[in-house]
Amino acid sequence: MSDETHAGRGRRPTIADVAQRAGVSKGLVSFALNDRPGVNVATRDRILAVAAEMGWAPDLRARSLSTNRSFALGLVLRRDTEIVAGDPFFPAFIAGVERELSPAGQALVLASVATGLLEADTYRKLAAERRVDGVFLADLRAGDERLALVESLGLSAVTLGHPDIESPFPAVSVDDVDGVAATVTHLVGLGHRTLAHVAGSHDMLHARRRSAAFEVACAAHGVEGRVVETDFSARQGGEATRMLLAEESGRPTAITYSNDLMALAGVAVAQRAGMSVPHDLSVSGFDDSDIARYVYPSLTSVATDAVEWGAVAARSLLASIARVPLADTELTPARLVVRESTGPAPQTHPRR
Amino acid sequence: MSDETHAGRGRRPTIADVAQRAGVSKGLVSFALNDRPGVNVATRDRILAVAAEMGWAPDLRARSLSTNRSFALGLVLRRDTEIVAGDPFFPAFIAGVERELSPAGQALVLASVATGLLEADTYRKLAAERRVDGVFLADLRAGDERLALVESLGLSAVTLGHPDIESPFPAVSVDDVDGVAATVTHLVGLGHRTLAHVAGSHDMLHARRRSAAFEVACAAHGVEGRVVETDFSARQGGEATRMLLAEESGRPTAITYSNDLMALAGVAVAQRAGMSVPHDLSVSGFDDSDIARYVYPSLTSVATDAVEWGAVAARSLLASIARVPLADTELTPARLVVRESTGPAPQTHPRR
DNA sequence: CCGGTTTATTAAACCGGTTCAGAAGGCAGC
DNA sequence: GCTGCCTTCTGAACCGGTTTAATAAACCGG
Repeated sequence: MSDETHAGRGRRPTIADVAQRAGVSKGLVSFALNDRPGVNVATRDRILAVAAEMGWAPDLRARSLSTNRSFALGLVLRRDTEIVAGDPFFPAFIAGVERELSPAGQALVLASVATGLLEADTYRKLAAERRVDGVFLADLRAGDERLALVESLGLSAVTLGHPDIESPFPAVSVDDVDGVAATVTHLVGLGHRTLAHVAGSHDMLHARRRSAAFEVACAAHGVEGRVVETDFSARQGGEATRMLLAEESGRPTAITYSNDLMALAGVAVAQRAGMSVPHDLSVSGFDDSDIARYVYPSLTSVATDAVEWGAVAARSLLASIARVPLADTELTPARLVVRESTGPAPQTHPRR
Repeated sequence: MSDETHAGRGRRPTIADVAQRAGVSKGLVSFALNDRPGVNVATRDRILAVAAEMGWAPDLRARSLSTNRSFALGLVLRRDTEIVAGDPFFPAFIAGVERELSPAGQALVLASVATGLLEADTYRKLAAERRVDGVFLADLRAGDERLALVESLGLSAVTLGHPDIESPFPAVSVDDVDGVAATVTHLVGLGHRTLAHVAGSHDMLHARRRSAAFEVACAAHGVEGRVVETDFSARQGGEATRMLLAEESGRPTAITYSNDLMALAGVAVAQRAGMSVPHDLSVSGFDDSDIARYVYPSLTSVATDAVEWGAVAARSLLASIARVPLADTELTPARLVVRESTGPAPQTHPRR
């Protein structure tokens, strides 16, 4: 006689059940729950008590439909799996986002897309289905088309870093120029005169800016500083290092990398070539991931607080969705953390 | 005269607009879209054409409300930020999940919770709000209370690995026993007679099983094999190594770690103590993260295909939600990847 | 004790889909 | 021509909330 589906014994209470039990109308329950003015305090308390007693919580689907909001924020990851996996940034960023979203009753919808072609479709789909109220725009690119796209889709957004074009969205940024400059200053102070920077893909603004900051800092100190572009992967970080160290003349005595993963691969390449870090070659990373502290030699790196970044970005996006006008936010700048992988420049020739 | 909010010019078309334009009723549009039987082929094509022309896509919120499904799956991460960040497993797993979910019109809702106390509440909230149709249960623990909780909440689920208790949910597992056994065999074959395993927290079943497999394998080979428990972090991986290497007698000549992060920290500790890897100490990791290939010495590790795991888990969960009865799935077992960090045992005493 | 304002509450419309009972039309068989 | 059965399509109810217009009750100064 009983139906075959009875998952979770008994139908869940709806707002109508609560209203009936409390002897009021549906509307009043709704008012009480969203504590609107114009509800008698005693009534309100009674309604809330009944709701709590019945274990009722508003169904998000119904709420979404009537309020035309999704109570969810989206993050689209475009990087290749390999690179996302090695990069500690996103997990930390997400943890920070979550810290804000969870108490605000919002959820994070994650979409990861392998090839760049589908990226726009992913945003379109998120918007068409009304799956999210806003999105985080990470890994900004030059003249990023996503800004116009996301705006035309009617989504709110916040950018991680400043776009290089006019943007309708608030930006939350961490200035990494100082960190890069500090690294160069640190290395020059150690006697290095020929530096190199292994950058991430110049399609990405932050990689580009780090490269530019590196070149500016080198020029300011009057030292040579060349840049090699990679895709951010350990593989290419290693290859770039191999290439740099193979130079007959003008071989760098210090290499800065745009992330820790590449820096570690760089250290490995140097060691494999018989060099000692930092004796023959100084190396510095970026992001200051946990592992940087625990390798040998421990890795000099530039630290950014990704968790905080996520939290602030989430707050900004929520405010933006709530139509609170918002200025751009600058977080505490990235700072250099000196460890063992950087040391005095070798005297004459890097190899004994 | 025009209102101040006109984000996305013009109201989006609803199913009623499509119906009117196609000269049919709402219901028929719905039927056509979900290609139900009983719709004239010509009519169906016309409806679809009109819908496409108007750029209409069903509003997920409305769909969710009427079908009582959320079209979203949840993943709750409980680990500390530090550990999640260093671990390549989740990003890869998520990429695999996404590969299946996206074409199926489903989304992934991510929740990360810092302290264990709130974990149950997170599942409860996900269920109470009807935010997701099912969840992935990762990092299973002994007698995991989440199984009963999630079932009582009426959610579907799939477990990553086999629980140690009766489970109402399908399991998708990768057997890592073979990989661990292969590692021990490999090391014993290299002449090692005193091994150690630096395990993750024994609260987690997979850490526990790897430890057990290690002990069984050592016993089978008649060699000594001790286990040290950690929390999976690089810090504790390093500390465990320090402790093991400080032993006066019975110091291991080979250490296997339950993840690559700890293994790297272990290598660093050994090198810092003046030992050479693999000359004085052999080291192996677990997960075969990208970086394992690119460090020096490159890291022997046990590889599991996390992307595939995610994809299969997602498929299973979707099937489970669709009430398709499902057997447990075993993926291709973890396999040992031998690299430079393991070598012949030192002759007499591990140090020179 | 009355008109007017404020406060508390209700009933009903609405959000945008899905679903179901039944109507309309076409066709076969008797 | 009537009955019965498909196939195709419509209209309305429904999912569970929010929101608004209308109403009832209380208050208040004169």
